Amino acid sequence: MSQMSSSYDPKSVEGPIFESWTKGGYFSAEVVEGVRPYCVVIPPPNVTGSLHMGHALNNTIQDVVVRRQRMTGRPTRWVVGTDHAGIATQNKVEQKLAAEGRTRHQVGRESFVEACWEWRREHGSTIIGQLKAMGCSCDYDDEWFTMDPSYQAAVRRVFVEWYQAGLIYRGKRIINWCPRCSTALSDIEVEHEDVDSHLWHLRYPLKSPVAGVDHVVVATTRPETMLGDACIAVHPDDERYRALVGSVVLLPLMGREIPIVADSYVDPSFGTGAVKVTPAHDPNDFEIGERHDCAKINVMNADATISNEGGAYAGLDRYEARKKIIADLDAQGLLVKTDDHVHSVGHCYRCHTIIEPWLSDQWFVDMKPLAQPAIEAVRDGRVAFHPKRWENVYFHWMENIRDWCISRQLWWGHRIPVFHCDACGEMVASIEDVERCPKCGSSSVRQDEDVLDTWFSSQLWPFATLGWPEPDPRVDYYYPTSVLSTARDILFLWVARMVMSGMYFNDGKVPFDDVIIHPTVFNAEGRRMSKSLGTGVDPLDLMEHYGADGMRFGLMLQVTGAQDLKFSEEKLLSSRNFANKIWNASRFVLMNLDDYVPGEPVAHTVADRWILSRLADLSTRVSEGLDTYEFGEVARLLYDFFWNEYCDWYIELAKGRLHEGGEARESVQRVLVFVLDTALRLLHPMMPFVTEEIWRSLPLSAADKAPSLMVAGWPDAAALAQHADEGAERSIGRIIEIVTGIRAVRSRYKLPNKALLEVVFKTQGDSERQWVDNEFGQMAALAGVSSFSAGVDATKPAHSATVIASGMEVYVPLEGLVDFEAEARRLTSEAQKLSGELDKFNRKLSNEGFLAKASPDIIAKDRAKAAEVSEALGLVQAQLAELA
RNA sequence: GGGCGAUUAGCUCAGGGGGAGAGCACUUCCUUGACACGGAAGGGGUCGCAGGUUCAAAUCCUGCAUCGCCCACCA
Repeated sequence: MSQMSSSYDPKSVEGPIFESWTKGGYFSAEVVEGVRPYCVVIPPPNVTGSLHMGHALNNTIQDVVVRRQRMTGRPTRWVVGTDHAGIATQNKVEQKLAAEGRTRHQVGRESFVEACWEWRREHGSTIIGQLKAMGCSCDYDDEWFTMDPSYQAAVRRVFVEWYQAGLIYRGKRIINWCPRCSTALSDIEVEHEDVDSHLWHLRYPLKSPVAGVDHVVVATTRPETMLGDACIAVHPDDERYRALVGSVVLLPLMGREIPIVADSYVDPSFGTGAVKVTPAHDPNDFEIGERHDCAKINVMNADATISNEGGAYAGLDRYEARKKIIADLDAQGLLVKTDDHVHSVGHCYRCHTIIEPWLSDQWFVDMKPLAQPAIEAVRDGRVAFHPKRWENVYFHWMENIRDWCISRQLWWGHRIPVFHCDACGEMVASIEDVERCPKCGSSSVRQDEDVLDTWFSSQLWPFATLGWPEPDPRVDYYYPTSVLSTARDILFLWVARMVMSGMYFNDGKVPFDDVIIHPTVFNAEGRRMSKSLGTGVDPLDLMEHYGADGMRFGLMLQVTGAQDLKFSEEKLLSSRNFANKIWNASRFVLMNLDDYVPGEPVAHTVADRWILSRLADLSTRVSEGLDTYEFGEVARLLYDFFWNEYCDWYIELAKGRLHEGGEARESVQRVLVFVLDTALRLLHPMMPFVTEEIWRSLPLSAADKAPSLMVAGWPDAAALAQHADEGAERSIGRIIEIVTGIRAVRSRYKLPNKALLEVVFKTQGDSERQWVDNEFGQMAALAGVSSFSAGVDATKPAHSATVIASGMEVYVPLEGLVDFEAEARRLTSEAQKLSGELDKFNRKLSNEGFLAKASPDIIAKDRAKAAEVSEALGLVQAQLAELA
């Protein structure tokens, strides 16, 4: 705290503090033999990305757990880096070229890839800088990129091993094709959306009538695919069509003869019960086509225009072709009807273009054998999801897993390490580039043109970033990593695949013990935050307004077990104010330490015992809350303790003892410093900057000191537990009740703040009188009380208001200012409230079922409460009688 | 078609079988030597609806409604 300004200024603090962390080398960890490390790998943001709210939330969560673990003294490492993001990056670079009026095909593959690297060099570290601004304590000296040479080696190793194990194969299949990105996509990269469309009923004439029937009507949502129809399918048991099976239909517009086949896939209740089958353009039709040995006629080009197989429609865009085909069929009287129909249409997750199911040669991973051990790992708890319910989502997907299409027709990415021999047709997967065919020796060998799905490389992140497959001691030391925190939308794309590949390549060891699925951040209207829709909030702006700590703490306050988070900026405002509160409370403590000598805190007063007891409780609950990833709960605990207990009560009462000097001053200084020190440690993971800045100014004994709060010790809850003190908590609770009651009188009767009060306690026994004498005196100033007396036989002074707290009457003389009617009204409403409560208790306590079945301690508690309420009611009624 | 989540104060949300909570907003008072990004005192809720279990339900169970997600090869 170099300057003692009365408000915390994040901008002047964050830069220098971060720099000092970097200089101190606290972000890196050393291998310490025999000590289990803590390791987290960051979900690598896309190189094309800049920080959005999801990142802000996710990386705050990771930094909180990482900083906490680092403070416990474990070697702690947070691996950072970026993802090459195949499609996203390629799109960016293509856009750049387009602005210059060029296409990637014009510049060629080699130059295009070079342009991608160039793009990464220019923009790739933007997001890393933003993580630093947030205060994230990643190991920035060891930054990874999924296209690093060593990472490429890992990818090739994985591909080749899986290929050789028969888990990777090539096949001609219906895949999801994005005509704009011009690449295949995996099933989970397709986003389905309901679209208002039509179900067109088309009449297909029979070549020759059968049993008086001369046509069959089919229903379709994609009429343009009819150009590639290979047969008509009906259900074998469908009486309507039984006679037609085996006969031939003349495909309209194309004039092709196609058969009617029977296949049990067909649902007789849908549409007309007759399905046009287009094996090259629909996965189900593909299967039917296989069963009936039909031709697979591909009527579409890669850009979704109609191919040369499409006769007169060749060259038309798919939707123009649709219109024209409908019109032409209508003109020929073959359009029977057009029904409105809502159906689900797949869109590209990168560019939102409608995808086309398309027949092409692609590479696949056989997932079932990989999924089985990964299911078991979650089943038996080796990998635990938080919240637990996500396990079911994981199981459902894993148990129904389908093969993964991993080839992409892009240029930016890991090129598939398979070499084709043009001479003999041999195909070989190899870690090293292949110059000559190992089979025939020919040199006419070329590498496969396709690159791998970006997620193929991302799935290796937890071990490729530790140096695998090279023999690297870090793999043995840091793998498995400790926790993975991520958004739910990449549970399948990334998390599940990391478990599968991680186990496969690390002797069955899972890649992480815990998975945190954090809530998705939505805006105030409950809409997804999106830059393009302008519905987002920029974390950089938020840090500008609230400081990095304010943003972080404000986010932590909002993290609960829910699956959505409607972002509330007010929480950030509270958090900024909280940082300021911490700053000023600390400033107050430091201002009163000029004569301070560090030393152990010793509780001298009940207040000391109380705050230490509360601190012990806080410490336990914060550690437990972080262990179970209950960030919202932890943030609230810290906020309540620091503001409502330490500031509002302990510091306020400390003021008197500080002024008193001598031993009183020394003892309260010790406790003030000790509690502040511990609280700052507990707060540090969530608010690293402000806590570090203050902590460095604290005069601590050599044993407690460290070069940085980042590497200072995490409070030991077990050691602090010795301060637990129920008696002190009860006692201070009572005092708070009394002080608050007296303040309420002051407020109600508009007594000037400066008016010092002389109050009288009517106690119920000598021990209570003694308690008032001993304890209340220390806190009298908080109520503006200058003097007080207490006694069993105390009498109420004339013109005084009465406070009833904890079964005691406290009389506050008002010098004739009492508005008796107001006081009577107040007492009347108080009496009503109390008698209502009393009724409830009495009903409960006279219920035989309750007395027979409720646990004894509940009954005892309720009896005590009832007695208390009854007593208070009696006192209030006595007051009322007096006023009447 | 399956599954999941949400429904509590004006707003954002905690809580979770035994006297309804926080932050913000609101009302009144207070620039007192830590802090007006502050202090003090207040007002405000039949905890979505209907059943059920229980001595006791905002809390557990069942159904329903509304909103939102996810999965699924209904042409």
